[in-house]
Amino acid sequence: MPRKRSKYHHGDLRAALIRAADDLITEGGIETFSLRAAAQRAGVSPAAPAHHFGSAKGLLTEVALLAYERVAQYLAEVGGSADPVADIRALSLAFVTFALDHPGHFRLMFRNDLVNRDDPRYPEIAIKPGERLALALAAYQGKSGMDLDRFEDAADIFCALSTLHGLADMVLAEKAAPFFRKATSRSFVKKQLPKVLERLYPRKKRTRI
Amino acid sequence: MPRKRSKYHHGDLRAALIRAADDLITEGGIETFSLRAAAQRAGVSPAAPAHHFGSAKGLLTEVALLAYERVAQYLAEVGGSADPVADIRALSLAFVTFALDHPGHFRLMFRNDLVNRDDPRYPEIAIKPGERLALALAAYQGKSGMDLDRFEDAADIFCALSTLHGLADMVLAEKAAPFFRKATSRSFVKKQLPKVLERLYPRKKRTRI
DNA sequence: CCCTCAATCTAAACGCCGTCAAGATATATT
DNA sequence: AATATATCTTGACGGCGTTTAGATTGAGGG
Repeated sequence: MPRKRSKYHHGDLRAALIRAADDLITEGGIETFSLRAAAQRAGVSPAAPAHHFGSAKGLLTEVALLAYERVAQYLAEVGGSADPVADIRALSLAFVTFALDHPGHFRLMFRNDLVNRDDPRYPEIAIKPGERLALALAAYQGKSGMDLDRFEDAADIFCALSTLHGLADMVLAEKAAPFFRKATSRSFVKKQLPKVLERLYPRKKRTRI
Repeated sequence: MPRKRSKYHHGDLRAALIRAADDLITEGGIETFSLRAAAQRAGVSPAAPAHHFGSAKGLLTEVALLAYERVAQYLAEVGGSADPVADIRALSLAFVTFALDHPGHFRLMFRNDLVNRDDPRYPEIAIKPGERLALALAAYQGKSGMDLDRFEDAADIFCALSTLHGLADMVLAEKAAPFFRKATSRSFVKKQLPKVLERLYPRKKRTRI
């Protein structure tokens, strides 16, 4: 459809605004985004988004939901091999890599002041990365699956996910520097993080302490 | 000193503004804070803070530095026993408890857009919680200390710190609910988290996978 | 085919925000 | 006492999200 077939009807403004917001966040993080900037990029007035999304939070919720799907894509591109150890490491690395590739989106996903957590689509989309990791963790632990009703399983998954989130968030916040000599966050993820993950998920059984 | 000895001289505006900002963040998180609100609470005009802190970032940097010291206080109140296992668990619990008690400050500490990371006081203050945890982790691992020049030590500390940060951030973001049946974040930290930490830092040696 | 009507977007305004420039005032210095 | 400096106010600017009223467009029913 045409980009603008008339002054008062964009054509597909809803999708255009989501794309504009997504691009803004990609380019400069959440602090670059503003509802007016997204509207301007879509070629409409500042008040136009309100009709489609209600508020800035509504638009950012769409962007966040897309971001969760993007995480799932990152995780879908690795793992699935016959080697559970390699799988869990690769998944972990992919998770942090997503954060490094899309820092604005990664941070947005944890900004409950900017994202509507009551959106009915949220629970099933947001849980998918956790489910993917749970399967890999079960295989790593030599189990056939995880049961969230078992406290031990839930605790292990939650801890593993928290560690990955923490690693990513620490790297993005430039909090890794005191512990590793590194130039950039990217070099850390490429060079040091794989070795860290080897230590976190060792191949050989070893006593824990 | 008097709260206001004259119209144009507050007396100790700098401290009053820091306190006002700290209180605002305590009451309603970072989204409640504004430079104008802090100024109003201190009883001065919106432009007054500029002279003492340059910008909102300058004021928030002071609040963030205070928050790091508060984390250190939380960590100082536990541990130090003859039981390394109990210590590392208690420290971990204290860390997450701080996040739950001061969610606004916890989040502020990771907002590099709001805090001046180039402040000369930052490195030595921000590293202290990590150092405290490093000692406890060394004891837990049966070592006398940690050497950040050893990659294995740096990796272990960074992972442990990332896990704690991740746990806290996940809890604050209400991301623990899918994994645990719980009413509030507070009840999770009180009831389930100690058991999670027992699993994370077991007393008996066991094979890791 | 036209006419009505609902959907869509604009224009203008409101009250916030952080920040800057200029001016007023109080304290410190000489 | 006179001057200088530090401190705070006033007023303004541009940007923000959002609201209200109005203009325009596309669609469906006679």
